[in-house]
Amino acid sequence: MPPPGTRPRLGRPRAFDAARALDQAIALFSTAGFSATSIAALTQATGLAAGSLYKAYGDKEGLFAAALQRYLALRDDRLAALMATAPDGRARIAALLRLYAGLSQGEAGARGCLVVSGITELDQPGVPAAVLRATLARRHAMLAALVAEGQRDGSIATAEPPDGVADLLLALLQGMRVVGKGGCFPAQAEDFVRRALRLLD
Amino acid sequence: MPPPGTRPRLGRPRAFDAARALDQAIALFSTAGFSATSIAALTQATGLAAGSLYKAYGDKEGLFAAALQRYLALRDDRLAALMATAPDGRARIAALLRLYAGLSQGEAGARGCLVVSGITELDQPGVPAAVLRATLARRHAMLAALVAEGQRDGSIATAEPPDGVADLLLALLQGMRVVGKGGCFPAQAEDFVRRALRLLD
DNA sequence: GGCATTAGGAAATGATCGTTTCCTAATCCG
DNA sequence: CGGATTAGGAAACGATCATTTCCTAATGCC
Repeated sequence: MPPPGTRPRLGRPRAFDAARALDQAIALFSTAGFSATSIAALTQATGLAAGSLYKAYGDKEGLFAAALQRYLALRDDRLAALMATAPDGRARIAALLRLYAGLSQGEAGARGCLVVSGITELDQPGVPAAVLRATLARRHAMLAALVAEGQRDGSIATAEPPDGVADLLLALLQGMRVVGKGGCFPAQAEDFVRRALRLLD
Repeated sequence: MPPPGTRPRLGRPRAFDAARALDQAIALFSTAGFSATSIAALTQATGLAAGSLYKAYGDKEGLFAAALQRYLALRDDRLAALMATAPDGRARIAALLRLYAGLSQGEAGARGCLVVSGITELDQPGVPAAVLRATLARRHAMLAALVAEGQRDGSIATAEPPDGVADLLLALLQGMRVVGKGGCFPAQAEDFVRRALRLLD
């Protein structure tokens, strides 16, 4: 496994699009989970032979880890873009809630969240528990920072500690993905977001 | 499969404790999910042979359905007891949140929620999707009824429609189980509940 | 061109999967 | 007691699982 992004000086160059292959893996792992996604299904979805996948990612665990890493990177990019445009702490949290509302509806909602499905299978051998737990902690820290920012800039009125408000927001976000996978997320997402923002008052 | 509760007039009587066996199945299915829980693991945990499990429950899907049914019945019992003691709508929702906070911590938290893990594997063959979706809908209806009750008895101030508030509470409850499985649920559960109740103001 | 090195893939491997078969044990009915 | 019926379980079943083997193809370096 060569370090990603670099091109080995020797040997036949990789012919398949790693990003595209990982996107297929993300879709399969998200909908079915780690254990229920077979190598056969992955070869069919990616068009690659099993040997090629194993050459590139070592084993199923390595492929899942690579897919998760890409999933998190793509999500972080969208989050960063959202944070850059919103004017204050409250608006940033609102934008975040709107993003997750969109992810909890329609096709993306039915696909499900790779982090949620990973956490559900946390103690299964092959699931990178440390990465998943760290992801939850990172999201919590980001939320707490946004709450603190909003309290500083005056857009968030509550005097509750940012950590405590972040606890609520983190649970709410993950729960939105669960409800969304069940097809029960409300159609009026904007109302949902508006009511959720009451937690900041 | 004889109808539950009844005793067939003919044949050798069942020797194993069905409730105890289903409790073991609930524990395994909750921690690992449907697909990652093997019949071999279930035979080891229950002490029953594979043939006995198949005689009693038909197949893996039937065993999961029976475990889920028991899981939901036990949960409904606890919920009913909670509802009976709380004086008004707000207190009932607070008690519900406290129950889920307890389920999201320690041993129960690490075990995880059978409904959440089932929804995560919703489109997997063998997972009773209809029951799981109906469970989510039933929980939502119960929450909306509690909100409406609180608005009527004056314990809930918000003028938002009960359905909309129930959307938030449902997502929050499911999310608590996800965060709890990840080991990230806050230690001060009472603070969490108090802050969540702000959604009702 | 020849060598080292890596990618890609068809096919085979042993293990484990869910399920069935087949036999014995225990009960009710007559 | 004898026959019908159901429970319990050991062992075997084909299918599928993740993984490896082995061969060919394509590159950089000499």
